[in-house]
Amino acid sequence: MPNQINFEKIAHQPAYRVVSEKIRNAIISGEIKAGELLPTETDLAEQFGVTRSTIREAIRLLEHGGILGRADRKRLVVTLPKTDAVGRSVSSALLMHQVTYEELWQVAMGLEPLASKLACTTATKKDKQLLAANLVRTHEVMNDHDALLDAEIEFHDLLANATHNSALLLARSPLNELFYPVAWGAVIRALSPGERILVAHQHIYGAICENNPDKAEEWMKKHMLDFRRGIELGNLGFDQPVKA
Amino acid sequence: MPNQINFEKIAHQPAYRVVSEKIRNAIISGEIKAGELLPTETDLAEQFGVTRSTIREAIRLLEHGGILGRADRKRLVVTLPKTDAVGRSVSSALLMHQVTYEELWQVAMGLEPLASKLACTTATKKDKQLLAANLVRTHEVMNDHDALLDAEIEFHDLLANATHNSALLLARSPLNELFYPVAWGAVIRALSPGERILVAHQHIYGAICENNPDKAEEWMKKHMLDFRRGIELGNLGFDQPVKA
DNA sequence: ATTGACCTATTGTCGGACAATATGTCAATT
DNA sequence: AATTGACATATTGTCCGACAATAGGTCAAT
Repeated sequence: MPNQINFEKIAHQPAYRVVSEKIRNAIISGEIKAGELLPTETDLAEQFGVTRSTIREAIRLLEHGGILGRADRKRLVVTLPKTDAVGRSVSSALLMHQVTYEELWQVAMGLEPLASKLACTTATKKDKQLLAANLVRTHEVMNDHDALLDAEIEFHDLLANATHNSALLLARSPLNELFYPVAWGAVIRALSPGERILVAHQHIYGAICENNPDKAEEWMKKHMLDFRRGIELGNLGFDQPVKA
Repeated sequence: MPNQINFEKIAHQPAYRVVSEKIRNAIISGEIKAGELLPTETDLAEQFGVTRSTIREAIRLLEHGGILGRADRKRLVVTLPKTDAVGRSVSSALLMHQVTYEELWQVAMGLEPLASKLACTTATKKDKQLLAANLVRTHEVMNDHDALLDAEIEFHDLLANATHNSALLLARSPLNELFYPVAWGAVIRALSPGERILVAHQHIYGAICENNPDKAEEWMKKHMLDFRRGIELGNLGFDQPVKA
């Protein structure tokens, strides 16, 4: 049947979503600034002309994105979302899509050397101090698999933070959520590559202190290639879905 | 006052969060598979031994992450989260952090050439067809700013999809949410670079069809550099926060 | 094969209720 | 002065019960 008139389907958003959007807009437009308290649920309910239950559902919607947090465990407060606030959503999504080690590694190869390079010009003294402290700790726990993994994750996190690029931090969240904790964890348990990890980190740190972006980038690439070889040597199934 | 005994603060998660976690676990562990219907709210309330209101709040928490969707506008269904499901959270976070054009561009330089390269070996016939169709459309709307922007966004999206790498798709979401729609949109309105865009896209598409990863990567880098120059030429403030 | 009438299940929204807990105030104690 | 205790208040977390709107199914009528 050609030549029919087509009406666009009407939207009708439920009230809790409308309210949620309104609050979200008020927040990102700066009308309510980060750190300020949100009105109480009863107040909001009055202002919007809906019940408290509806308000609460709207709030839950935002809470998950990290732009609302709890000040003192009671009142809600507007917060600058930490980069790992979207973490849960991201990891759920990736796990359900059966992301493979290889896919995560590809992203890591795209972002981590970049982070290294950028950090050379953006790292503050404080950033460098934190990295230095991390190196010391890494050296100390070299043979404790769990602690070593923690230190490894922290190093890459500190490095990314040193770029002071929030877009990069967000893009990196799949790495923080799955690549390091799960994939790299498997390598560490299989191969105990503490020595190689520390050497790579030291060179990267050194390059940052010397303000040598190319060197920082190169050593991070080597570091990532090490990981890949680890997966292969350990026979861990580079093309297998990451689980847990 | 030294030497005090320090107890760790007790956790006490509210019920709606506990429920939300339980459902989430059931989903990512595969106990409930994507596409299946969730029990009705009343059923869930009975099973968990809480009220419907609590169940609803728990559901809202998950709904935002995209792992729950509406089948037919009534019943809830477990869904494979699309990569843009986290989009709202991501863009809120970036806007609140006052992300700059430059920061977004840096991420784009890290990910888009990578996507081009990868797509060469992973793109299916279907992917290539879609890209080809996009090129035709781009040619047609070359002088319509809005339509051109849409086509540009679609091209990069199709390209990323052609990698079939879900981690990359997620990492790219800041680009989809802000870099292209806002930043690139400004360039297009200022400079009308339709011709340059089309040429770059054509070369990238050609490289993919020839299965030439290096060429694909190089042309995407050129494409991104073009964008940077566009921002500078248009005097749009490369280091300014992206707004709206 | 479409339309219409009807019933049912389920969600969206409402309103009110109460317990637990932070917060604030003020007096009493040391 | 600083801590403690008693008390009132505000706010959240959770419960209960209710009802309108609507998507889905069934079945008869056209």
